Amino acid sequence: MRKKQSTNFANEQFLFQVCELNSAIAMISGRWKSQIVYSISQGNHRFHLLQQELPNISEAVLARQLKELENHAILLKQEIPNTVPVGIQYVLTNKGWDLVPILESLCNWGKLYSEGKEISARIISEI
Amino acid sequence: MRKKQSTNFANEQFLFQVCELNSAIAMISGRWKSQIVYSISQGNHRFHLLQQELPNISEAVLARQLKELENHAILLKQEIPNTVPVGIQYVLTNKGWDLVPILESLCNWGKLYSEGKEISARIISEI
DNA sequence: ACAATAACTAACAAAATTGTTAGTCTTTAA
DNA sequence: TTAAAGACTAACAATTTTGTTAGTTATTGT
Repeated sequence: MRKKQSTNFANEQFLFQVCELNSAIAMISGRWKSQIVYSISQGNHRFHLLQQELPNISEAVLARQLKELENHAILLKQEIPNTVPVGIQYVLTNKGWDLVPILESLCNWGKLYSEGKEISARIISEI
Repeated sequence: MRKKQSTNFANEQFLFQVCELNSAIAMISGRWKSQIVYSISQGNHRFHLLQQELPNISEAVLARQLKELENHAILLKQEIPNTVPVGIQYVLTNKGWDLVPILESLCNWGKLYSEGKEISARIISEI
């Protein structure tokens, strides 16, 4: 449970109010989260399909991350009509879909420099 | 200190190997990190200027986040020539600069939906 | 001589996140 | 009737991250 009187919480709130960038990053920065979003965008809508894609995740952890993504309206849970027992699927909202190209650009950024693109900086002499 | 034999560590490594997306997010997802990068990109190159921008951060925490960003080659530390005592400045590398527009798009994504853009999802009936 | 500024570091404590274990419920297949 | 699949939940433990406290070093202003 989050302690609302902690410095940690207060600092998080401060950053959220400085810029939406910070809340955006908070929404996607949990372990497994962005990979779950990407995997759903690729068509893995069912709980057990996500488990197959992420073989090291436990059911409890997957359920928790899905719920947090749902709380942030990045995805939602739907019952699949006319299924017995009722099937559940996870689909991205428009908010979730809008995130996908941003995740792709982050991925490309990471790839570029892990593949050895040269890293340097200008020397700035003036204060 | 990181425990290399933990499940937590193993899962992180697994995700890093699945896609660079996950390592990219790990690099920017610490508290204060993306705000520090943005603030440096706006010209706040000095330790004390960053402290002014982030009045709730402690010196120890700022130093730690800067060191982690430096370890990921997003920024680097430079001595300012001909200063007594020697001045230190933090500058973004090209890798860091490439991140800035991505952070901006994350920021816009967050803003759009916090300002009330409608959130919805298609109903997918087929498995 | 003394305090102040700039830029840190190490050790520790508090809090948050992640992972584990042991359950639940419903339905279908053997 | 018993087991298995699918989709969970709650409580707890392990680990990691964040924040706190108390230092350091070098130089300048008073």
